[in-house]
Amino acid sequence: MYFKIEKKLKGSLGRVGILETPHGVIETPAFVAVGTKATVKSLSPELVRDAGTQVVLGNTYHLYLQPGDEIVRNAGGIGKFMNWLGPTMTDSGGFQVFSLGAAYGKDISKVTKVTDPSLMIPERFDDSDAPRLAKIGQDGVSFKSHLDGSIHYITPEKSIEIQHNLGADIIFAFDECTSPAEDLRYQEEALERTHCWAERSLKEHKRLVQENTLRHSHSVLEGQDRTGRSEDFSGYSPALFGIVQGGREESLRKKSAEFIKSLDFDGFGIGGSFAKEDMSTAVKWVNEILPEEKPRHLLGIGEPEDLFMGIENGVDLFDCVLPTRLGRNGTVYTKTGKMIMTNAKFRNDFTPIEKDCECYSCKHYTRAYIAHLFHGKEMLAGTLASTHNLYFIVNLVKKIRQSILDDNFFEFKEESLKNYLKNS
RNA sequence: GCGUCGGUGGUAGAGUGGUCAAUUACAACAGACUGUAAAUCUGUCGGCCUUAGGCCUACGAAGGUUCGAAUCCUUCCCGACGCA
Repeated sequence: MYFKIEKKLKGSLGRVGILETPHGVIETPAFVAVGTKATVKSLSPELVRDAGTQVVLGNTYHLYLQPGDEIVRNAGGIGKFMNWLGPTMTDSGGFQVFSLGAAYGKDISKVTKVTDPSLMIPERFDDSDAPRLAKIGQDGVSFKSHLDGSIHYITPEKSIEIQHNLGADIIFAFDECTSPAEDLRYQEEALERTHCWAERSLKEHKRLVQENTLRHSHSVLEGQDRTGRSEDFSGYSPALFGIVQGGREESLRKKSAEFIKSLDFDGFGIGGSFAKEDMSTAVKWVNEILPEEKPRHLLGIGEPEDLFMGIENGVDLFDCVLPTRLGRNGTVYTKTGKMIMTNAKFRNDFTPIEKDCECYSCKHYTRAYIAHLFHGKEMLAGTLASTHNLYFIVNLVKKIRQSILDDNFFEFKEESLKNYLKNS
């Protein structure tokens, strides 16, 4: 992997860059489509590509459980398996420590609504019996499969091994995404663990890369790969991103950025569950510390206003489930805010979702038709809405990128957000 | 014509003397969703008053029994089935 900054955004941490991977170039900042189970839900790779997507992110935990990372490896890696020819990434399963752990069955999400974090009562004192599918142990995390109840113990080494089998171009260190409801003492403890896991992830990664390199030189000497696998993994050497955590606490965020920076990662992820208004400060604290020449990925974030914020604060990559989840659930993005397609007013509206939108859905279908599909619970509904949403977000990031190149980022930001947020 | 069973809110369908403005499902309407346990979830869903609560109109129609009726009785109307 090779990363180059092409232009910086004056007066901020923002930049435009090029990220080269074995499967192609990513022009950054870029929005990464989430394809957890080696599929961007409801979309064919052609639709994903035509939406302008440059890179797809799969998930270690999900693919390990089903179909199993060995199968993905035998298929020739996640990209080949799912017929996505471009760059790929995999998340480490660290987010599932949160979503299946502290957040399981609770009203806590990636971005919390609570304005005053002091109102968030640390729950760990009275909910020790609360059901969780993920429990943190000494060495790693035990997951109870939501598919069949079986128990799986994921360590940093295991996560990296799985990710090497999945074969993406960029992989992530195993981390613990903490709940914002945890107290400071726990945040410190969790951060220590994430840092320790970062070192172990890196160590295992280097070991596997070395192993692959050795195998590669052997197979070159012998003329061919004799493993019988459909794809030759020898020489496979993905980029590994370390993940910065630290919650909303400035000292912890900075400490984490300093520590992760000190390790030999190829790039960085910024993780955590935030209160919305804490996000920009946290990102800024971190990116002021992280080395400029390496790419940064803001994990799981992707509302339009977040994208402007992140890019201005030096984020190069974003991924988020919202375009596809909102789409499947009937909400679409527009320049003037979100629209719920099942609303009665669209039943007889024969205009496209957005009249000047160039996406496949807007070029061929009306609001009335898409509303009809949703009311009729037809599969195409989610596909058409997701197609539009992915196009909308991917292209928003592309336009932001262009605005930096054109020296009008701040004008573009102000104009866009004024229109987007005016109805909310 | 006789007999049997049945007619409940937009629909289907519970309830069979008070705890019933009426379980539930669907539909309808509105909302939520940020490294995907998610094609999911939540709320409203007779009318009126500002929520707690209160008032009114309601279980085919009209009478009646009862302190009290969607629930019991009578007649009528409608439907299904059986026998003529």
